[in-house]
Amino acid sequence: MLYKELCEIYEELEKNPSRLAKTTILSNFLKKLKHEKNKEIIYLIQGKAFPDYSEKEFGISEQLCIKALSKASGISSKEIVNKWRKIGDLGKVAEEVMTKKKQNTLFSHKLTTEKVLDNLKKLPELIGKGTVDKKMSLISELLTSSSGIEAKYIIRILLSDLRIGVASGTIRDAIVESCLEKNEENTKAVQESYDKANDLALVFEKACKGIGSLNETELIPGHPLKVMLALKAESIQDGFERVGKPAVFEYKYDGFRMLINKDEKGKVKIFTRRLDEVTKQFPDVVKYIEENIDAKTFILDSEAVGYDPKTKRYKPFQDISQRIRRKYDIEKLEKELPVEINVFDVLYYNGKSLLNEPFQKRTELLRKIIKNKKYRIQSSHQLITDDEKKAEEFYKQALKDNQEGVMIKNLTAPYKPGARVGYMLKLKPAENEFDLVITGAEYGTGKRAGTLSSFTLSCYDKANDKFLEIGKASTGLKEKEEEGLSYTELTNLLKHLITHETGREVIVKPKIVVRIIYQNIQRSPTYESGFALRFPRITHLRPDRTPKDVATLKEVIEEYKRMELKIEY
DNA sequence: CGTGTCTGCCC
DNA sequence: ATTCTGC
DNA sequence: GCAGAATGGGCAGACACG
Repeated sequence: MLYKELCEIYEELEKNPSRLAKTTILSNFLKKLKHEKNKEIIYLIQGKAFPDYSEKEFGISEQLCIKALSKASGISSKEIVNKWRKIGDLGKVAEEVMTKKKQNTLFSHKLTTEKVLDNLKKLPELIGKGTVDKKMSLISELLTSSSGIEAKYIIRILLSDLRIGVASGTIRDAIVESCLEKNEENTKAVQESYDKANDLALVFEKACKGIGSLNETELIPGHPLKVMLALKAESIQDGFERVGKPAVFEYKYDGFRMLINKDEKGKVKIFTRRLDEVTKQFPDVVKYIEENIDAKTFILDSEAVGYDPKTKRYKPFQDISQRIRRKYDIEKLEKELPVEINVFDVLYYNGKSLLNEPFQKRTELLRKIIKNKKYRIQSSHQLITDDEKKAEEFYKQALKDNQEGVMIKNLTAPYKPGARVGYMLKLKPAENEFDLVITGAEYGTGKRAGTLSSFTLSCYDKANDKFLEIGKASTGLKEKEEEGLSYTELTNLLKHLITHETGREVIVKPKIVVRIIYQNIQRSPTYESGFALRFPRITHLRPDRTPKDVATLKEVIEEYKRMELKIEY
């Protein structure tokens, strides 16, 4: 297939905001793709070159794309970045500069999707010295044989950011529309096949053959599975209202997700939320599993949480994050930063999928098959109740134990891989807040192109009469001006305060004060104040406050200490 | 061989 | 992670 | 209510470069 044909589909999809329209466009394309041998083209619709379960990486992102574009077009990197600031999309920058370039050279238009896939697939294979140069040549080869539009999407795929408003949900609907009759049963069949396979090319092939083939897709222990995600609850009461009574309450641990598998051969495999395998990083966990769970095959969902080996106090996420991508000194880390596995679900057990079993059954089974060993592996702390007071107490205890809050679950719900569902809620305590002054900003990309979109925040160091950076915030502002403090409004306020511009970043005079809410304060190696905020959000302007009225460094430090000690006021 | 930059992925 | 928005 | 997009801190590892 000519790459040009695919790009025309991308353009159509980008132009049409309606999901129904997108589905129709895509399904028409898929009808053509049915006759193509290479179904991998569907990965290109996802903005990738590999199925979801693949751990392959391009190793290319913004900076190398800028470099590649500069090389292919003959325009300086600085100029490319300037255009990027204005246009907010490196893909569109590529379109512009390559179109200009093309006007000056003769070129024949024969780039195929196969060639694009081919070069993309070579990127993850390159390792060692000279890698970057080799990658540059592979990209340049594609860019120089591209039209403007083709260049645009080559770059966007390299950035894994297609911006055509299409993700797996829309592709799922398009697969149904192109291969089967459009109804709930078929949509469910495609979704469930995808949940188990994590490979849309494979699902598409099966869908072409019919619903029977889709339903044959098996859940296989040892193959990664997407995890189910939670929505937010506002309170215990809200939780009860939404999941019903009685409800299941469990600790929400401040660690990271682990999908633990034991396959047919008895081999334990551990996957993260994004389907990366981390078995090698956690030999301790493998041991705990082998010693404390007696079953032939299974898939468990769990949270690994770190603790201090001496004091046995739970540690914040930041500390154990060292272990996740570790390749060296694993044994040392195993001793210094042990993890406790808190298992909260079982999705497969001794040859059978439990995805459609009610949660009550799964959690009961779970408690039978795990030998609880504190500081190693255990089923997660749980309370099943219809009593709001008891639930409140449980929640408070979770916070006292240094955890983030609680999960609230419905007893009858199935397990939906990859979905964010209303029968599994998370509840965290009210947010902390600071007033901070904006001392810098960055121009946005995509739908935020042309406006400032990320804002550098500073506190005030009274002793030295200086403003010190403590992080950046972006989310919380409105897209539309009528709705409240918007990106446009804040940009207009900051525009005449700009003192320097480099690339997409600007420095502004400390003038505008905003209210920030955040979950936690952490020590920061990045920011000059030495601290950073975890999950910061902007809520509103504080026009009544002058820059020197913002949170002081001293207050930040006090707050940090207070949080560490969990003092309640 | 040490350092800085970049990427990808945890939250 | 959080948040906002279009459908 | 779902799906999608745009953004936060910080970690390890890989590579380039001096």
